[in-house]
Amino acid sequence: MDRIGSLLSRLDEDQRRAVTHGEGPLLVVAGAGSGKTRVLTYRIAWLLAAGRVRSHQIMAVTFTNKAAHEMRERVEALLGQPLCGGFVGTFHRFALQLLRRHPREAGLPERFSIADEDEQRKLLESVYKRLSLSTERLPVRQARSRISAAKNALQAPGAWPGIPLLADLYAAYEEALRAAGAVDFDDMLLLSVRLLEQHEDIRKALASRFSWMLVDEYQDTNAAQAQLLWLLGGRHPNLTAVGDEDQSIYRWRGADVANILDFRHTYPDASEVILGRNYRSVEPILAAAAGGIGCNRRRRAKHLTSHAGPGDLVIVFQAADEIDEARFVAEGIEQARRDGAAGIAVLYRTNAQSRPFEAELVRRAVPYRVVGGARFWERAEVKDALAYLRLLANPHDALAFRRAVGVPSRGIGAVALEHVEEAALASGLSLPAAARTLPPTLTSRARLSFQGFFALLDELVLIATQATPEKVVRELLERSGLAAQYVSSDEEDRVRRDNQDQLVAAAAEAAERGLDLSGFLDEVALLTDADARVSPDAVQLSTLHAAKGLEFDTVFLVGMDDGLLPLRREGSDADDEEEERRLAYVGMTRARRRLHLTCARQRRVNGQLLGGRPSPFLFEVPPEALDDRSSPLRRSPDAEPASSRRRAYRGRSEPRSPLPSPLSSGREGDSRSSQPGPPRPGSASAWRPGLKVRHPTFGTGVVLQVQGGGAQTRLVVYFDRFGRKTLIPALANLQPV
DNA sequence: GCTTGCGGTATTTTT
DNA sequence: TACCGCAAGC
Repeated sequence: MDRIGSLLSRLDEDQRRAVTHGEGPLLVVAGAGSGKTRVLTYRIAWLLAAGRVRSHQIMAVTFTNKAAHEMRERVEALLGQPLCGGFVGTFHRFALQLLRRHPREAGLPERFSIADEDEQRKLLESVYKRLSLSTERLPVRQARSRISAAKNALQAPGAWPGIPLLADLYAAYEEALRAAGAVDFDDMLLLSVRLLEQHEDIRKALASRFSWMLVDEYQDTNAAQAQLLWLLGGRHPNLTAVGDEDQSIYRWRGADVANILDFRHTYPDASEVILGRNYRSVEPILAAAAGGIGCNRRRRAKHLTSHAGPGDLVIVFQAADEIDEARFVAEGIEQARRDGAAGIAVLYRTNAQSRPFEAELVRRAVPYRVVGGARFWERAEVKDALAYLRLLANPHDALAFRRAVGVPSRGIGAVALEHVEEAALASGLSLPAAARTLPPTLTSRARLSFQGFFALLDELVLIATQATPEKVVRELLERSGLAAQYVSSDEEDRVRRDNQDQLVAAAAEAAERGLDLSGFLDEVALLTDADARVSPDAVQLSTLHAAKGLEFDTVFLVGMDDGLLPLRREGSDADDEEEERRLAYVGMTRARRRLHLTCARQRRVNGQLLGGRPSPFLFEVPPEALDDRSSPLRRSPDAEPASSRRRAYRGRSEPRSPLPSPLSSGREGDSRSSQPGPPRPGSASAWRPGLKVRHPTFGTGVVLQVQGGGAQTRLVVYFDRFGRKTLIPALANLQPV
């Protein structure tokens, strides 16, 4: 009882209410910095300590492996003992375990592999070819994400409303995927749902086993995940869902805010606790964040009160360009380091934005870490080796076979593989099995190559049965010739060798934890870069997405340019804009003590010059929370006077509706209408991709690209009726619409 | 049949 | 700016 008492004494009133909730569904709406993780971990600890629940009954689900590890650690620390039985992990891990346990019932082979995104694309490409479809109507990438979205929404190929092309693609892709002996990422959830729907015995067994479910980041659940929970818990589940619709940033991956907004509709007897005290950010930061997110409409009207005390204003800075921005940020970082800030982060919308900051930090010898930059598990040399491993674990893995057989190059090319493919189709064998039969259509050279390859594989299989995983990987690298590919002393090869060594180490480490080969591979497939450990004194460079759930003393939210932070591409709609605003909100609320918001007057994005207008989100921040540091000294020569820029921030926000309520919907209109008048010919910054324009001859169109700057600016415009044209706005009479 | 070089195109976010 | 696909040489 002492333990319980001391647990509860560390909580505020609302937190305590959530933690000590009894049976039945509970929704905890946890605003940023309100102690969400604390509630979740304390609740688990409380349920166990109070003797209400046994640990093997608990299923705690998070979105990242890292969050899962943390949760487990924290609960164990609270309890003072390890958490046994039960499940703590991601949705995908849960689903994969389920499928591994019941492959036949899920309609899968005993051993199946997991296709990554690359492989999905390759598979789709082959499907395109087989159906003799052109990628012009639908690029492969798009098709992939449409299919992914369908799966996350639990739609079967046949159920596709009225788009035969996609439905065919989807169906053929499924066929190819299964023929390759693989499932993709989305299948884990989809097939698990189907499995539970079709096998009542399995569903019942699971449901009674995991009778206490806790879900973190509930706002990011998609239809498949929600359905999974529903199947396990039924109408009156002991389900604790914790989330915040304001931090829902995975719509593009199928996440549906409706899951959290309509929670009480799904579970009518659900209790609801709103955690409204923010313990993280000082007042101006919270005010800035609240001002922005208040403009969203799809949310509960709620507000966070600051319990972190007063603090410095939010610093705003408009740089001349991205180099200048990086310089400003680096100076700020050095200052923060001198001040002893615990945790500094630079957050941006897209990965590509990290470069200038890296360059500047390298120059100043400031240690930093890029999250999600060069992803270890996506490196070619790592994937090559993994392909071999996959073949050892699953000899019928067609995708791994395709990859492995070609590296290092053995004289087996597209043609030879095509012959094998035909043989496989004719015989019903898997691709690797068909290759083993050495189809007569192969040239004798190819035949020899295949023989050599399979001899190698057999050797390795033999080793795998007797040696440690570490040894297997090492032998594999040596005997296959993968290691020999990178022997030179240049940096590139050195890095690749290094990565291969790291893979050996990873295998050894997995073995220590008792994982076998296929367990290791599963883990690798589920692993992401976000799971890497954080070194505390290094500055963290990260996308906004990857920063969710973290906090830092000092945060630089950079690239707040119109079109970049509300990232706008063709087809972006109002819901997308709201999601972008949530991203900005997530970024701002990562900061404990100091927040900096920066934008640039011009910016090179992919070698192209972009934009020039500050993000509309900057104008949504209450001016009294801001401290504009844009210095006249830093301005490029053609910049407007500082005073007018200052007015741009302060003045622009004045005509805002005084209503603080989310109902003041004039907002979007506001940000649009606050655009400056027609772009002047020659002012590069006024033109940006996505801008709708009218030309006296070509009619209306949309700007695709902005090239060059000043009077040399050229625009690539796509006209509705005339297609793609390159124009010089200084000469062409082009008007924004 | 494989490697090399060129030109065109494209990038949001990730379990 | 970086990658990929495609075409021509070996």
